[in-house]
Amino acid sequence: MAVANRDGVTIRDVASHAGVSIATVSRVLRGTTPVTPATRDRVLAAVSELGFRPSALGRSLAEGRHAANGIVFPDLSGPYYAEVVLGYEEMAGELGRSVLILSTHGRDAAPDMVRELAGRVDGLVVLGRTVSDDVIEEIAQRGIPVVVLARPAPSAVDSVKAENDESAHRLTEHLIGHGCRRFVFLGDVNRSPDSMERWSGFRVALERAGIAPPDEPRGVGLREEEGLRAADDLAAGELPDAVVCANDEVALGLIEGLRRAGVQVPGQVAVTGWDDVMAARYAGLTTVRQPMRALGAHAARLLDVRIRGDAEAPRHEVLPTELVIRDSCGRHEPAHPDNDKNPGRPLAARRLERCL
Amino acid sequence: MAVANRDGVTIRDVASHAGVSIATVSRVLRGTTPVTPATRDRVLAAVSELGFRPSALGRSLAEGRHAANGIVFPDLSGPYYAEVVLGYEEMAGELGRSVLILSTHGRDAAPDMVRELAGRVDGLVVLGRTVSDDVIEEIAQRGIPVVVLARPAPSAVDSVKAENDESAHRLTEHLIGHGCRRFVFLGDVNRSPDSMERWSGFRVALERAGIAPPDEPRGVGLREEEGLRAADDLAAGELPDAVVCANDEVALGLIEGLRRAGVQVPGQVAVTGWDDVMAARYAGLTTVRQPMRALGAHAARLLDVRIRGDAEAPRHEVLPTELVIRDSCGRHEPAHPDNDKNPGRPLAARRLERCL
DNA sequence: GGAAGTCTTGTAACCGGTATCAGATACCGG
DNA sequence: CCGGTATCTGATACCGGTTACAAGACTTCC
Repeated sequence: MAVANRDGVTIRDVASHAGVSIATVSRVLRGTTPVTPATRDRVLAAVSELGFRPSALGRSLAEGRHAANGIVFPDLSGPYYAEVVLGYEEMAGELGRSVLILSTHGRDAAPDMVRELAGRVDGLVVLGRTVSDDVIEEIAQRGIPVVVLARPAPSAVDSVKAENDESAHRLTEHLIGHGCRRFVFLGDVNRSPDSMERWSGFRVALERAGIAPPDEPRGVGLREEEGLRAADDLAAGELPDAVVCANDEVALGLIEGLRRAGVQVPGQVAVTGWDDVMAARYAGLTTVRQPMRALGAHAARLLDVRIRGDAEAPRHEVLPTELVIRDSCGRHEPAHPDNDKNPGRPLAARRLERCL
Repeated sequence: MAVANRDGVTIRDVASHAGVSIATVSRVLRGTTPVTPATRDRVLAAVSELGFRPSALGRSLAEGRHAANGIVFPDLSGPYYAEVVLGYEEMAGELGRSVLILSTHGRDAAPDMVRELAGRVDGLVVLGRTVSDDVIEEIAQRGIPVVVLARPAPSAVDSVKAENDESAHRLTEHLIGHGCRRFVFLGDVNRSPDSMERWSGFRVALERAGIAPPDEPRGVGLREEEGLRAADDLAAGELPDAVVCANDEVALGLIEGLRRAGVQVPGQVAVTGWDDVMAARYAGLTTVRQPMRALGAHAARLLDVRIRGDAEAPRHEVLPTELVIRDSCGRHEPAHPDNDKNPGRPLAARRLERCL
């Protein structure tokens, strides 16, 4: 039991208090080598009496490992990244590792911040568009395992991503099935590898259907404001049949912007998103569901394997996605109840059915 | 420029490579003591040649500090916690500290996980209902600065929270102004101190208005499922005029559940939430906005002050909240445009206006 | 020319653990 | 009663930095 456990209690204090050497204390605490029950008890008594907690620093230094992993994500703070990070933390925790987070916020110093982080962890997950491949390769070459998430793997590092191409096809075909022929793709495809894949999958799907795709994607961002801005442009000209957005945030902003401009969705324009964030359910947004938490968890697992050194060739995992039909694409066919098992198809959905 | 920078390069390697002592290398790198330009150059050359990066571990051990802070949050993964954590990370990053995250997931081992985390950081933020006061006091007594967020401060630790009582009054009065007289409060108030304050503020507001408040809050959780479940109970009996929910997630679930049960919101029942998460905007939910990122940022600042030792008496900050009127409370009065400056009042809102 | 002072730099003692190696002790059979 | 072996434990060299202290080189001034 103990008086107070001020800090500054070291293994040497415990040792002298128990009348043994520091080696013995270490042995008792780690259970590496058998120790006489009597000494063991003396040591344990001293430990609890002094309120001793071994310093993680000293231990890490001696063991040559941090027992911590890092995760790096961009400035964007949307629901997507948060979910990925939480999934990552959960799995890493189960594997006995702490998690250090670093958001680059698009800062110029990002590469240095990542390098610095790399020095504090046993392994690192790098998300999307945060730092260049150079930095990643440099770190990997230092011998620190790296897993990239939602971005192409530079050299010999592992990667995890969600499927984009096939779902782009399914989504596009669904819209074509609704009778849409004139399309716009909204969202800055240079900001994230995912967006780029979605855009190119979308184009190919249109071409395959004999429809000329737009020459270029529109937009300079991937956030709600982007959609809001785009709405005015669209409303000013001739409306397309459908706007495929690079992610849900853009799509939600767009829908709101169109509403303000007096354009009906999906009555006059169909709108779709990507990711299936929570708000998408409540806005009745047709989208592609991404397994965000699972992405994080898989990254944590790959990293664990590599840190333990069991791994050989780089592994690349692609997690499946799921088309989620709601109302914003124009519900001409009866709803498939399986398309939305989650609570909350809701309000918006219902209003649409009744009002349009 | 360097060949490859394999790891394992230590300060001693640099020293011998430059023909100086390790002390000199350290001096050059930290700039603590003047060094002859010639030696300085030799050292710097060796550093870049070998690709030397000082070990964070060695440095921390010698300096006696981690240059890292921790943040502990509950199992809940909702949008609220994510935003707080991101706000915290951003500020901590600016203050030159890394951030370790720990989600307790309601695990039994939580206290030990937190204690362990406390050993890896210079300071710690503890959110809501994660570990008991005992644990927090124990850590604080070890000399590790602790800031609690959205929970009462146990002893001499700093705290940050959002205002709940006054906003509960405003919200309740608003509903009374709509003509509501029979109220239900939904959400498990034992799960979070915030919920408890909201519930008690709500009760007092009703009493003050001469309306008998419900004896007890309803519900056993704080997530969407909770609201969904509650909807059936409510629909089965006599409907109240309004349901005040402890947070947005419960409110959103409830609205969806009521919709499924054929009950109109706000036509038959008014529903309100708390927090103003992103989905609330798109669902037209009347709620109380909490400055989530600011909460995290303030906690980071308080912690920084305390770590630097500049602080004296414990400080307790209460951040203001804002009532956000949307549609779910029954929009009898014309909308105040200022009540919703954010994009996305949207779809749902509009449908309501048109349909009801 | 020598004493006193300033600059640089090296030596070594930390920080708090882990783990190797060898010495001490107890136990065994002959 | 003694050598040999198993067990337990202590001394100590790490891990990779920082920094107090002291020594050496070089001025500067009388």
